[in-house]
Amino acid sequence: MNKKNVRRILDTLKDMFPDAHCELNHSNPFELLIAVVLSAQSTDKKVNEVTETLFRKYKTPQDYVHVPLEELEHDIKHIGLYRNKAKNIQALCRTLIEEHNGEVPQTLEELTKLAGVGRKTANVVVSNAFGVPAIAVDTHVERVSKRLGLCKWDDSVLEVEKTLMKLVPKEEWTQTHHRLIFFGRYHCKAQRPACESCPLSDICREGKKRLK
DNA sequence: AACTCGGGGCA
DNA sequence: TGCCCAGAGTT
Repeated sequence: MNKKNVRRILDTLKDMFPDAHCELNHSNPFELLIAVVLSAQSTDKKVNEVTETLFRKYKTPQDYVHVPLEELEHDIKHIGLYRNKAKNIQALCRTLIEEHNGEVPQTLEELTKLAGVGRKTANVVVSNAFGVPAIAVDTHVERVSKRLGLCKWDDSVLEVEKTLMKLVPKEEWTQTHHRLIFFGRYHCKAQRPACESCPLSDICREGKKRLK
């Protein structure tokens, strides 16, 4: 992908989604961390429904630990993968209490050591909670990056991330991340991408194929 | 690299 | 009914 096309993609995304942002409701880094852990393979809308009541009941890592596992499972019941997530959240909170003075660590390395926190979640937390430039690669970012030709079809998630960090200026990483998400969620959907009305269809593998 | 967890939304 | 959803851990 040449620099001119990259620039055009970034400018077009900015034009389409000027105010793309994190849509997981939260009021501090700890709540964001919990929300992102819950959001794995689920929709942010669903997560917000759950956290609206969850965050009223649980304020601190101690609150999550001082409750039977079954109770926490019940409180997040209608999100998928809830058993894994409940267990991970309690383990994660124990680590915060024992090793981080109850605070959320601010580095990728420390964050990814937490139960249920992988590279994608860690990237979302450092960028949205601590202002660190980052590009978190989720299914949307991976899909649209491959369709637009920003990376190779068979790139791993980590390879996608590295490629994007190389192509995109660092000061635009976080914004670009959010815009790629919005682009994937609202326009370049997994099943029926809106190629007919897409300003990037001419340089997109998927667009060329579908409009042919 | 493939498999599993998983209820809910949407066509 | 089948596919997807702001993934991570295990084998």
